[in-house]
Amino acid sequence: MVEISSDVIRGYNDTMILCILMKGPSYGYEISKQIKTISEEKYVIKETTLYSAFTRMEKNEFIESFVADPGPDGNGKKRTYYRITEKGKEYYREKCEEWALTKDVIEKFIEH
Amino acid sequence: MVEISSDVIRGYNDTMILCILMKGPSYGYEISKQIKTISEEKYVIKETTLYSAFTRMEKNEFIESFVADPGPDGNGKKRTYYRITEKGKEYYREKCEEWALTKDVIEKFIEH
DNA sequence: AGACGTACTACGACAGTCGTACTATGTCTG
DNA sequence: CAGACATAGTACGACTGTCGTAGTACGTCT
Repeated sequence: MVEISSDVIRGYNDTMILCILMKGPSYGYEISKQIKTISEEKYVIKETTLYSAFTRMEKNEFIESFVADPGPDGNGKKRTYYRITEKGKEYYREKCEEWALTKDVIEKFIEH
Repeated sequence: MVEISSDVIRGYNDTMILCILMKGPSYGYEISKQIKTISEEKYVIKETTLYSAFTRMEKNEFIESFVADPGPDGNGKKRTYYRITEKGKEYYREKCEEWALTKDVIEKFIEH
């Protein structure tokens, strides 16, 4: 079975995370499960990759963090939630535009 | 104007090079010009990226090198040509399959 | 003679990902 | 009530591919 290599997805881990945060704040563990679900189990982000993306994106002001107790339905421990900023939304939209271009370029080199 | 970031294309530089070598042996300078042309000037591979890809892929036995004089029409110096191996062709085809999968995954996270 | 195109090579820096390991609480099951 | 499993992370060092910068050297054109 064909596996997705990290070097390919590399430029889009941040975009995936931001995509999920576009729908509302979330936290690490939940985001990783969502990425798995949305990708139909085809891609699982590594924990270390995920959390280092948070650090990087918070530094870049694409996201903001806040600590909160688990929700009313919530089980588990306290979590660090992340919220996308305006700057983050803009970055996400740029990445979506870039994707269209990138896709076109790569496809010219792919055997169909 | 939207620029393609290297982190995105990263996993596909090797594939692009191999794509060109699928049509027959070629050498660095020529390959870089072809990538530019095929991508309709949208992507230009950096020299250092290109030549380090050659080293890596030769080590992995995806390509073989041989030195030759410029062709009959040829101008310029002696060149190091590269030829794709069977292993390289297989790798190229795998990458093409992987691409289909990767594209599908990423598009689930892209705003259309 | 000098500029420009061709065809590279060398080297060190950097960023993002990954492997491994560890912590710690909550919940479920026998 | 003990142990397994899920939740929710943190720490740290290694690795790989890309990039910036610089330099070499030959050929061709004006």
